[in-house]
Amino acid sequence: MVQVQTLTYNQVKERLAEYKLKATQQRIVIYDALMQLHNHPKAETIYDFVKSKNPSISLATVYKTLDTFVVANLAAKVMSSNGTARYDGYMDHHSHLYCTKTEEIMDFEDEQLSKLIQNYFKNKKIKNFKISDIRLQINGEKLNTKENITIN
Amino acid sequence: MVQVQTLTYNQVKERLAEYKLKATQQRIVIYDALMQLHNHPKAETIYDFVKSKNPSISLATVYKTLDTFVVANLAAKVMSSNGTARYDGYMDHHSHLYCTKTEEIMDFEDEQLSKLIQNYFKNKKIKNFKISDIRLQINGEKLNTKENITIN
DNA sequence: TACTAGTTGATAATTATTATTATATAGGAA
DNA sequence: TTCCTATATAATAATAATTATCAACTAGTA
Repeated sequence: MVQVQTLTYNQVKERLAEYKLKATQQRIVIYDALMQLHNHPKAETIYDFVKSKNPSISLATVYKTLDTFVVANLAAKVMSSNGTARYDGYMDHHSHLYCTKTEEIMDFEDEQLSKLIQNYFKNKKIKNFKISDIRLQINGEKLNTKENITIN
Repeated sequence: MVQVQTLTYNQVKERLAEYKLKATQQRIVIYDALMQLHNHPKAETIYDFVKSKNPSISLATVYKTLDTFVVANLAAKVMSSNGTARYDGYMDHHSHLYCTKTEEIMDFEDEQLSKLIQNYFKNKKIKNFKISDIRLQINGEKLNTKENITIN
């Protein structure tokens, strides 16, 4: 199960400062949105979400801010198969389940499996390539689209 | 190492017939391009490539044909992190190395690792989700961008 | 409190992809 | 072989997602 901690205004500010980012109202609101929406929202979804808190925010700002977060490693960008970018503020190493029926992207993490794979690549050397990150993309279909998925 | 067989005109025709697809000049030329370009080309790259053989072909036809191939399982669509679709005519199960520096996508297959992962998911049941396909996305950077990558 | 580099809002521009539609063609029937 | 019809294609318009531009604003600092 994924635990998402909610940060206070000041905690977000500190977090941004750590990454040498000015703590603008927009960034705080967007970061907060990322913490609250754990369904891998696309830029426009975040835009709609933050407008309630900052009605004058611009969609371009949302894009730019998300990009800034990705560069600073505060968020990750996941490409969905239809070509739109989805964002993820949950930065612990994890993989994704992708449902081709509903287009949902769900987090999947499994310590044991990660270890297994990491171990594997300790022996299997790839020359001239420095691995930064290994992710599983598990494609499939929800059987009942109304129901949730439960793991093990 | 990835082995790509080159098919004759008639072999491609047969292949298309198998999938109930009319063997049009355009489809044959595009399928051939996919067999020849194993660097996961995007639609426009394929378009440029096939124009020498069929100068009047339209970019829209390339897109439509690639989509047809994907539906028919003659090709796969891979999303690159910048949001453009890349196509792959090599359909054996395999994963990808993605170089964030050069944007190259390289095939990676490893029987042993696949077995490992498949096995893992035999025990680890995911309820309400039917896995169709598990892929690794191995991100990293080429150390020397001019040199190739060699595995093991 | 005032300055300045960096950020934002509004919107134009760009890029990748899909839709539209008149014309052309592959494959089967006669 | 020739004809017929369902499909496919070319050309191009339309759309969707994202990025660029730039004048106005603001956070952090002096």
